[in-house]
Amino acid sequence: MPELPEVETVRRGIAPEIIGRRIVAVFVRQRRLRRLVPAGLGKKITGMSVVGVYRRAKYLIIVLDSCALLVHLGMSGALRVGASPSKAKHEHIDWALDNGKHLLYSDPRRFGLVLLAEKNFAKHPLLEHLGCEPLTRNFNGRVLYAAWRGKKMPVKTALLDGKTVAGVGNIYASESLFDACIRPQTAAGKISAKRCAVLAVAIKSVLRRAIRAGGSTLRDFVDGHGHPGMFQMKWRVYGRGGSHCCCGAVIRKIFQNGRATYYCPRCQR
DNA sequence: AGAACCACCTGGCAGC
DNA sequence: TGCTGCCAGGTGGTTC
Repeated sequence: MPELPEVETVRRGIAPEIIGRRIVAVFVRQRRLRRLVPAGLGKKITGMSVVGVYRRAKYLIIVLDSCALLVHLGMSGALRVGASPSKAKHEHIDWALDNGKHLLYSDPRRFGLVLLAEKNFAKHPLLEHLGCEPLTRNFNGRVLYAAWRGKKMPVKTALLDGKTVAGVGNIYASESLFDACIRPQTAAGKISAKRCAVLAVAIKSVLRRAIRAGGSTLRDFVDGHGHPGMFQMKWRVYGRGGSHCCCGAVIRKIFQNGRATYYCPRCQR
C-alpha cells in the first residue's frame, strides 16, 4: 500500500490538522507492530505540541517540542485525523489532541512501526543510511550512474533497495522503468549515464504524478482524511500482466527477489 | 561485499 | 457456504 506518494499524501493531509496542536492523551491499544511501540510513549509525549510533520523516504516524522515520533505505515498502515476514535479492530494508537480531534494509527498487518526519535531525527539509525530523496534537486542521473558502477544486480532490485534512491517501492519501480523504457532485468551497472538521466527524470515524474492523484489505492490505502487515492487508474504496467501495453504488446509479469515486476517487452529494452 | 532468504502479520480472493 | 492455499504495497536482519 503506502509507497512514497501515499506517505506524502498522508503527510500533506494531516500536517495542517496537527501542527500547533497539543497532545493531551495517548492510547496505545496494540504495542506489537514490526517493532514494539516504546513503553511509556504516552507519558513521554503527553503535553507536547506538534511542531512539524516531515517525510523521509516512506517514513513520516512528527516533530514535537523535545522529541519526534517516527512512523512507518508498512504495508497496510494508515494515519488519519478524525473527530473520534473508531475503536476499529486494527486502530492501534490514538493521540488525543487539544482541539478534541484524534490522530489515529491503524495497521491490520502490523508491518508498520511507531518509535520515538530525537528531535534531530536525521541521525536516527533507520534514517541515516537511506539513499537520496528522489524529489530533491540532489537526485539526478549522475547519482544513479555513480552508485551503480560495477553493479550486476538488476536495475529493478537496485531501485527497490533504497541505498541509492530512497522510497521507490514496488509499484513505482515498475512504473518508472516503463517510463524510462528500461528493462527491469538489466544489470544496474550496464545502464549508460544518458539512460540513468532519463530514469531519474522518470522516477521524479511518476512520483509527482502519483502525489498529484492522491496516491494509489490497492485494496485499502486512504489519505489523512480517509479518502482513497486515484493513481492506480494510471498504472501503465503495474498489475497489468497479460493485458496490452499502449504499443499493443502483452505486458509481462516476472518475479525478482520474490517481488512481482511488470514490464512491456517491446517498449522496454 | 553482496546477494538470497526469512521474518514480521492479516485479509482478500480464487479455487475447490 | 466454507475451507485451503496463495498473494500482497516494506524492510531490517541473518545467512551463505
